[in-house]
Amino acid sequence: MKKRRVTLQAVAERAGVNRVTAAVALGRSPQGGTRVSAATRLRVEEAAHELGYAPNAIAQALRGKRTNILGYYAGYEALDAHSPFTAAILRGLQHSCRTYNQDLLLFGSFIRDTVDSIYSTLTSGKIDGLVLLPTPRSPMMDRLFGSHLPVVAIANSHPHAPSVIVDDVAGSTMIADYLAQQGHRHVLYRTQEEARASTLNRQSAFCERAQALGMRVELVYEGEAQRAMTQAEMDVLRRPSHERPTAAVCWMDVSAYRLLDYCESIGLAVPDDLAIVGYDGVSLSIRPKRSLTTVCAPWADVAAKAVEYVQWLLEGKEVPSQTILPVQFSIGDTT
Amino acid sequence: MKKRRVTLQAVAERAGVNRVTAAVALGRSPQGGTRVSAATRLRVEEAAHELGYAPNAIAQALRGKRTNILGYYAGYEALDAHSPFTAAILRGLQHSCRTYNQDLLLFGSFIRDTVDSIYSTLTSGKIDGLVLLPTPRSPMMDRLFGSHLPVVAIANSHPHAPSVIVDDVAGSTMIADYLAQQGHRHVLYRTQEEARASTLNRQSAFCERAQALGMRVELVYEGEAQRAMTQAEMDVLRRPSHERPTAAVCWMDVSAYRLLDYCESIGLAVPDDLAIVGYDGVSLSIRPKRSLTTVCAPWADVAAKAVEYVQWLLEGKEVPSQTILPVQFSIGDTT
DNA sequence: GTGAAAGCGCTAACAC
DNA sequence: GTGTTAGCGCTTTCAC
Repeated sequence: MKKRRVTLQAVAERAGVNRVTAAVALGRSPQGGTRVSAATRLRVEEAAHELGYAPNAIAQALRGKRTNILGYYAGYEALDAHSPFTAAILRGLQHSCRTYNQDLLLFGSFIRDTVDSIYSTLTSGKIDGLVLLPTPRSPMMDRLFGSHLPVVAIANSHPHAPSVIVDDVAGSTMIADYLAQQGHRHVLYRTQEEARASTLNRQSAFCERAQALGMRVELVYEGEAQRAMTQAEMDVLRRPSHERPTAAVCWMDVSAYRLLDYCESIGLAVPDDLAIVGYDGVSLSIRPKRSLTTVCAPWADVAAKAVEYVQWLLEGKEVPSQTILPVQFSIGDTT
Repeated sequence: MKKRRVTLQAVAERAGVNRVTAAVALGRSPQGGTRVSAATRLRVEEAAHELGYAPNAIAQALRGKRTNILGYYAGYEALDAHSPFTAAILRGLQHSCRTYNQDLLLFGSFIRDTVDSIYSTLTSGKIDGLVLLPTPRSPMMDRLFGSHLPVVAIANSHPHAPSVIVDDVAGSTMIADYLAQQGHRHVLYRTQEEARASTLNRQSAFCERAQALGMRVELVYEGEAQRAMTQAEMDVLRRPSHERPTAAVCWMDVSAYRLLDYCESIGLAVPDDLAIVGYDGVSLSIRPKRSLTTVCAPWADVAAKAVEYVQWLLEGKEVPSQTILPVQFSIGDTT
């Protein structure tokens, strides 16, 4: 059952020629057209076909220094495809990889491993380049950016690597403007405790603009176990109506949808009692109950661009150190 | 900026020893403990650490015939992480890959490529084994199963490869039993035009049981553009109530949710006017409007098992030709 | 305890 | 037009 791999040598023998003649005949190597005679080429091609020859990518890689595999590493977090953000990123990666004829290697979470072993894995040569979702305060990042491996960061800007991000500031500003215009004066901002760069950007840009517009902003942190509301959040939402914020802005859509569920469960009407706004504009295979007012960020494009930049780096081209993709405000029925 | 990779040779030179001594000292090779002296080992380890040495996985692979990369190929369809089915599969693959210390290479759709080129890609040696979602009537499948590459099929049984599937027959039977018991006598079965093995199994098992229980089953095919209902479907659902089926069974959850949306849009009450049942038990990051009555299939486990089997094949162990994982009936608020 | 040689499969460079 | 040589970085085997 277990057949041996068909090697170039085997093809050459069957065609009665030397290995390299076979290699050239099969189209690799510069001289291409001129070197082998039509007759030889035909014989070699036949032999290859009959044997079902496929060149050994590993040997090619060892020789040519390119595996044509790109990696994606999402940091310490699990790479959870159930997250619509991740799904969008994967879509963009795949699409762009196809364009550039690269395969895509997914590094999961190495939660149990040491920085050293992760570093070794990433730089072991299996991949030509890496697209990376930076985690806050990880020593990995800095080591990686000092390595030989071309790395492009997405979603969160990183000082040492070309980064492709979305316009967090513009998005948050749009939200603040919109809410002010709708007459909101008191807003809840729902964010993460251990925030990354982009989360912080969204938050501070929002607060700044909101305050400039004379709105009162209350900050609240999402629970660790993301399913549940924290006590602090619940307390805010259960205040008597005149002390309650009239709108809630969430750092991302999934968080907003959870808030939506909670409001429903305690009988708080959205948007009448509380308007809700998200961030991301994630697309879902199954239509959610409510269509969220949100900022649509082109995550797939971000990922695709990152792949493109990795290619550029591999070709030795210059790459902008920060690329900011525009976002779009989208009004749903939650405001 | 572009540093050269650190090679074993470099480490050896810095430690003042031979390449192989360095290799052995760094823990590879059988003799391990006995061969090198403690002093040498220390020097080598230091050198390796200082240089940031990471062994070249490609060279190791070429030598040892194992890349420690496993592939996933979803056939001609786009590998769409937005689909909850795919998300579950990816989760299982990743989890199991981690257990076995394998990396995961995702092959996207090769929609434009020829069978030959796909085959070459898959068998190029980048991966040690493949987990595959078989497509109906694809010549690829048969070629692959004749190759040197260990392949395990998931979700749809394939005659030439070990397959890990879920119990489509039991699930469909449960649905039929449940509906009969709830008093339904006339049921709509919503399936795909170009169905794969598992879809057909679900369908025929359901029809068989339903008819044995005296229910009338009408078959209807989902539109190609999966967003829209076909005319035939709409006609059925718009009949006067006494001619209309009282329940609809969909080949998968996503399809059921779409039907749910449609019913809502034409004012058909679920479950009062029409009960709806799905299949898969997909989990979503955002809670859908309704909780669907469905059959929960352990897709992540299927994927994980498939990875395990690929490992077995690589070790030369026997693998069962068909493994059927049990499903569970789950009652929601749509029936 | 250490080094030297061979070879995995491939291709660039140089003979003939 | 074709063959030979060399070497990518590693590890197994055998000699010292």
